[in-house]
Amino acid sequence: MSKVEKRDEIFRAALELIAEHGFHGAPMAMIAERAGVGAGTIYRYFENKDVLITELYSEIEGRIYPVIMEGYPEIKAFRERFLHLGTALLRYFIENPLDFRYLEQFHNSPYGVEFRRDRLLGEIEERFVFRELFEVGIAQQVMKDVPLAILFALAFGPLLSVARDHILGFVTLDDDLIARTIEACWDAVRR
Amino acid sequence: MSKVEKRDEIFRAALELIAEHGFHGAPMAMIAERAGVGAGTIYRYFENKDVLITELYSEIEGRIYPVIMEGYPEIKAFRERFLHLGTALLRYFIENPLDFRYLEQFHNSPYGVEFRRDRLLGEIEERFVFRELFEVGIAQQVMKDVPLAILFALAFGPLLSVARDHILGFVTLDDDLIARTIEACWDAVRR
Amino acid sequence: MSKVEKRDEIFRAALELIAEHGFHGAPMAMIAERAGVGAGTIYRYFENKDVLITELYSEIEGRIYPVIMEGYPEIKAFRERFLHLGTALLRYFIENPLDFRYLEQFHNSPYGVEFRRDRLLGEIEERFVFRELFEVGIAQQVMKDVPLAILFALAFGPLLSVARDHILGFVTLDDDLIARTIEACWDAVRR
Amino acid sequence: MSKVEKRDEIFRAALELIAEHGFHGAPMAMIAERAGVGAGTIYRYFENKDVLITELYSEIEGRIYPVIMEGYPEIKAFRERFLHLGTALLRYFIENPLDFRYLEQFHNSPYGVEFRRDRLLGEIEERFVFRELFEVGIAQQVMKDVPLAILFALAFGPLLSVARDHILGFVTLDDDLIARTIEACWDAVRR
DNA sequence: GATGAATGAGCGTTCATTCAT
DNA sequence: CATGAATGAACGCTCATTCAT
Repeated sequence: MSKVEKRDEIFRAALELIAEHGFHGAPMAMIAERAGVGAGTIYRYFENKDVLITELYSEIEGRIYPVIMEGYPEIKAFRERFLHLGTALLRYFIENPLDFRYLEQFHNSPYGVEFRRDRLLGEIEERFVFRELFEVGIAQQVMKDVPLAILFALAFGPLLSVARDHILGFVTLDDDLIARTIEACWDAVRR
Repeated sequence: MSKVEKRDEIFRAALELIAEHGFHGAPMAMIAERAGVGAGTIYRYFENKDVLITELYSEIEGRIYPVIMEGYPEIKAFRERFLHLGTALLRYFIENPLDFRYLEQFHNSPYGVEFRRDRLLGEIEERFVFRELFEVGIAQQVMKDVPLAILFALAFGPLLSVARDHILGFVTLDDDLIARTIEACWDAVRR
Repeated sequence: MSKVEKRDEIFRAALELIAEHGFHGAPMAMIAERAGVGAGTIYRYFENKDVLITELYSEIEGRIYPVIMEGYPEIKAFRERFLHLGTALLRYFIENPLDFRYLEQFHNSPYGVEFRRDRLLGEIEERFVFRELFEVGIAQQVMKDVPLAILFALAFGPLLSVARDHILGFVTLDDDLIARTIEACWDAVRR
Repeated sequence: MSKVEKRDEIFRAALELIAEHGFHGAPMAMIAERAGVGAGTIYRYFENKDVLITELYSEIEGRIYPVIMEGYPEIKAFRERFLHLGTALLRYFIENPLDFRYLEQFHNSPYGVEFRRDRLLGEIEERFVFRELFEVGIAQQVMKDVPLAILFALAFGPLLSVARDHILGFVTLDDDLIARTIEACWDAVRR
């Protein structure tokens, strides 16, 4: 196994265990076992558990961006741009339930809040795309003139909720339902 | 201290510690100390930590209901009913940030999922009010005809997001902003 | 077992293990086992291993003082005072080899140096008695006029060496040999 | 880097780390890094850490002998021989504080005792010179008639103490003070 | 009933040593 | 030969839970 592969195995094992059982349910020894490495080996790749958790978060964030951007630049109409991004994100979540669960676990933890605070004004790529779209939307008077944080909440809040419900089996999303959900989000943010 | 008072003190202590520092940051001994009781005493009121956590969740849920129902029965217009409930709920969260943080900690944890699974078909009071409102809304063709879970997500998803952002200081909600946020949620769910 | 007894048992167990096998050879679990308590129990009496080690050091220091001071105040002649203290100290060491070994382990460790640095100008009781004796000795021109640290070295250096040799079995001290050793130390410090 | 050079680099790295931070503060990986070799490489030169530590001890002992013997054979007077050796040794220690600290760390450790036990009857060069000097001294009735171990203690005990105090900064030795200290040691051992 | 001292399983982490490259 | 990544036993320490007082 190459160095990169081993790192990936550790990421995969941590992702699975944490997504399924939370940070509590994912001791380092268990992550190591599932990754097929020794317990000490993890510490050659990550300084400690906190670093592993934080880097895994960044890793997942990094995976999402290219997926939701696929085909995006070609779209010109404002509403379609919004629908594209929302749909792509929701699809990503329901197709990658572990990633989704991990992001949720992370956000709701001491790590998450610290992390958000650090990054708030700095930009991560996803946020930047949405921010730009929303700022243009407000300027063109297509979207409601409320603070960006509110627009984010109106757009992503439902999306996270339905993704969670789908993954937990409380509802089953199909293409049609996804489309109608994102359109409802559009209704929420548009003027 | 009476039996009920002691139980309440334990709840209060657990709420504060868990809301502020997560489940990790709230060992039983610390909860006991803050509640002003012995560590063993907690176990006379709650079988174990899981039970304490779960019952505290129910306790908080129970507090919310009367608050959001205040003045509700008098309202007849559908849209106003929705706005009333949404506004009351959002207000409750930002006025009771510990309760809000606790609910979030709880939902995002192994407890939360188990709990939801257990209760899904059973009804808790809040859910029941909203469910009734939404079912009527769909029947009257005032609200979008999508599964209830989706309507819940469209209505509450943004609400939780903005409450969180407000509590963490990422945005500051005033009466006007609250009203516009709930109206935007209405735009999302209405036909 | 009372609280004090338990604390003493932990001290005793730590003393034995550390004196015999060094800090390395005395894991907390082993100390606990020898003390007849659970591993976690130690932490109710001592914040952590460092604190246990440092407090045990102070404890031993505190035991020595009354022993060497027995009968001391009655002695008036300067030389006899010196011989009394030296003899009493050496006797204490060979009669309490664990204490002696522990002090040596402690002095020769990161703890020891830190501790000495902290205490250098402050006074512990033993040091104070010797310091006073030496200062008077210098003033009365009975002892060599060199820095106190040098006098301490001339007086205690050999004493520690012979105690160590005795305990390790490289030499066997009897009353006569003890007396001649302390007299030799006196020859080193006197004018 | 030649074989001998590499061995020396390992010795140097181990000496620095152990002298400064004790055995605890000198993991093999750190020694390897400071020596500029791979971690596994050390094991081609030393069977294990214990052997490295013990051989480094012998190495340092071996360095001291030629230094203290320089000019020694020309001296005939007994007292001057003692003063020469004592002064040379003390000077060596304060000029080579790492060597000194290492010897102290070593003596005060499980290694040290084992080692001494092994070597007690065998002879190392330094010991042999001193032993011969002391035996002649006793025979000629110039030195006190006590077991050799006691004489060693009287001569070296203070020397180690003052060297330690000097290195730790508790006292500052100059030529004059060194001379007076060794003369005081002479007072201790002479008849 | 209330207490809090005692427990020990389980955690995150380190490091001497090995061995495939 | 030299390497350094991999290992896993062992460490210090925490904390949910029990139980003698």
